[in-house]
Amino acid sequence: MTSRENALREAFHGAGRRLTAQRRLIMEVLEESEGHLDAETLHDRVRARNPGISLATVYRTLAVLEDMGRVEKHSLGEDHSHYETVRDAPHYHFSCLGCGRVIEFDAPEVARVIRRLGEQEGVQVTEAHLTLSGYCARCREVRR
Amino acid sequence: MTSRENALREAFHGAGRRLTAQRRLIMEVLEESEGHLDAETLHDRVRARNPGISLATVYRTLAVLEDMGRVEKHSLGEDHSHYETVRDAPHYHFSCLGCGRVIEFDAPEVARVIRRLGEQEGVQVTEAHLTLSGYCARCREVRR
DNA sequence: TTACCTGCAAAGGGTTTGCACTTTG
DNA sequence: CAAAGTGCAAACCCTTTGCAGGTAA
Repeated sequence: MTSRENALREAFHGAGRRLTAQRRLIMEVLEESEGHLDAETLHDRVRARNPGISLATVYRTLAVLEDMGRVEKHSLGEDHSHYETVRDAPHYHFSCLGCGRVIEFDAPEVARVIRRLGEQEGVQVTEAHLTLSGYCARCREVRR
Repeated sequence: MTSRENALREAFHGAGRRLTAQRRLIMEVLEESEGHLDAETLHDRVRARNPGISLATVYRTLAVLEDMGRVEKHSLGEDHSHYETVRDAPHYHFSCLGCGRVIEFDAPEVARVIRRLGEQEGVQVTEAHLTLSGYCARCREVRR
């Protein structure tokens, strides 16, 4: 048993949950992938290695992981959600309306906005999404 | 016929569409409301004045208005969308996870982020959503 | 052993659509 | 009058859930 797996087990156990083969695999695929998977794509990739896993389990696991703070759910303007593992630096998304490509970027300015909102309105911000959309360089070219 | 209504008619006509009683009313209610209506709430308010209007027409009209650039659709983290008329200043949203209250705010910093992304990645941004969530002053109190 | 977890299939909830009828321009 | 719009109900799609059978701890 790798220490990596042990840490994962601890994380689940600490949250009063169990580490199952399905959950381990889902977490693995999520971490390998470059973020922004939707549930169906994730399900497909997971099934490629373990055909038995159901879409329901994928959704349930995503909910658990979100609850544990290990996964974030994003609404990128489509009719379904995208998921990605939580990393250190907060980051945001641009999605191309032409080809669907997603570009990640950081924006330290957002922290300032959050601070100001807290001061002015007394709110406590727990989540921040900055989602831009438009056309990537390639698609701008095509549209011309 | 007011000049206001005339302008609305022009707007529809210019887009190759017709101004109907339903569309006029839906637009009216949207403009009177303080933004962020979901389709069902909008439908309710519209039906209060014209009971015959269907939810399908509300959705179809919202799509048309969005297409005309007069309405924006927002994903505020819930399982359904919210709509509001487009106003001059761009603005963003904080929504309270406790009570659902939505606070609007401006954030000039976003323009800078967009400019930078354009320079660095060559993208053209056509839409920007900054959506914060957390707890408003009142709900923070309760949770303590 | 016993909670917890899974797969399956069915149900949910928001949104869209086919169709016959009505209305706008 | 032709094209566009509407109401209704059914269809859709993503997501959630009830249940009976597994499985981690």
